[in-house]
Amino acid sequence: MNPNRQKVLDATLQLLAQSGLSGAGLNDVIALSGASRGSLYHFFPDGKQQWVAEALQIYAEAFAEGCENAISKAPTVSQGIANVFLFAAKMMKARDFRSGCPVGAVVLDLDCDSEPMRVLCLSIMAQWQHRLAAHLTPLPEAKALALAKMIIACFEGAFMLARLERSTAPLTLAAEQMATLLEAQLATVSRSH
Amino acid sequence: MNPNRQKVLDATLQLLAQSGLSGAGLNDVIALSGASRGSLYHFFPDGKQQWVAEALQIYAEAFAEGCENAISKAPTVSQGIANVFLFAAKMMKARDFRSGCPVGAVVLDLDCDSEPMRVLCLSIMAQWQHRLAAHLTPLPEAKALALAKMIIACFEGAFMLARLERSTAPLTLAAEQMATLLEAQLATVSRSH
DNA sequence: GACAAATTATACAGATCAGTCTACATATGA
DNA sequence: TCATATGTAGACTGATCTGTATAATTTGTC
Repeated sequence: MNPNRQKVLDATLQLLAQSGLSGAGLNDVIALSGASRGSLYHFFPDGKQQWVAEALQIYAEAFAEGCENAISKAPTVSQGIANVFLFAAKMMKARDFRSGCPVGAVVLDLDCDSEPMRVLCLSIMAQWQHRLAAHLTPLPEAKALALAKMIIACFEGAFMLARLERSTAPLTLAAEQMATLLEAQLATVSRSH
Repeated sequence: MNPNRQKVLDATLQLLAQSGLSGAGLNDVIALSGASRGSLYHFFPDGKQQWVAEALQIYAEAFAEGCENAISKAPTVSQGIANVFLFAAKMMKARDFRSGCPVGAVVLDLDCDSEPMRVLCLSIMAQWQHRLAAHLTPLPEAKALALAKMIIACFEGAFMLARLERSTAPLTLAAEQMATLLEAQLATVSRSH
């Protein structure tokens, strides 16, 4: 990919994570990426919508892969999911508590008239949910999906609080509690076998 | 309070919940509240910061009271907290899934240079956390605070997902899971007595 | 009614927004 | 060498943003 195009997407992602949809504006992206207006609109003729959407999709895929990596490396599923939270905590600290989840940031900045963006975020979250649920195989599918949704909700909320408090506590606490909850839920199933 | 001042705060709250910090701008507030520019800056000479901050504080207090109400009316604490989630689900549906938590919306829209707003949101969340923890009295204080933080994180995340999905599912699922988790945690304590 | 204070209306300023346009540079390939 | 496609630069437009200034209007008080 053209280096300028890549730089634009990187910059967009960073800006989204730091200050939401309104922070990933034309001028901000230009300033951070170093690309010019002409270059931006050459690669992203549909404007802000387009560069934001592409950046989110890249992040969504990277994050999902990171999760699956963490889960498959851990001895148990619940430990793996706790590790996802702990990994997020480490990232957060490394970036000085300045950046959160870009998808969450966009979701809460959505107004009524940007339906395509809402649909994109919805599909990203749904994909995360399904990929997570696939690792909760001992549970019946409906239960697995419900738990996966809960995990994502908890993750987004904890991420938000961590950035607000400038502390890893919300994420590490959530890691513990989610592991406890998951173990309990998985135990009820294995007991019924 | 002057009726126009009140209308401005109401409008601000609605706009924040619907489309975040960037949605509660000068023109939006004027249009929705019916107040004029002159009126706005008469009552809120410090501008956007001021009307947003005051609106958030009003919401914060109302929400905290609502929670305590729900908890004190329920037979058990965990049921009470589940009821908070379920009440949020009902509100969400009543408003056609168009509005979320105004505090959360502001938090994720924060950029680095608006430190006073961050501090305000931080103090609101901290107050919620302490008032929630006060109802988890069987637990040691540190544990109660940790659980309260987790509950808030989960709540904010579920609220966000519910608005995104236009469904009450994230909130109702979270209600169930949080109740389960709380009962388990409270049980471990009462057992050790 | 007369006067002062509180409130409201609106024109305006300067900054910034997303996005367009045209001119220019650079690479590719015949 | 020339032609064409690809990419870059930055001035420019019009809309919208927050906030100011001033004047008109209402309201309360004597």
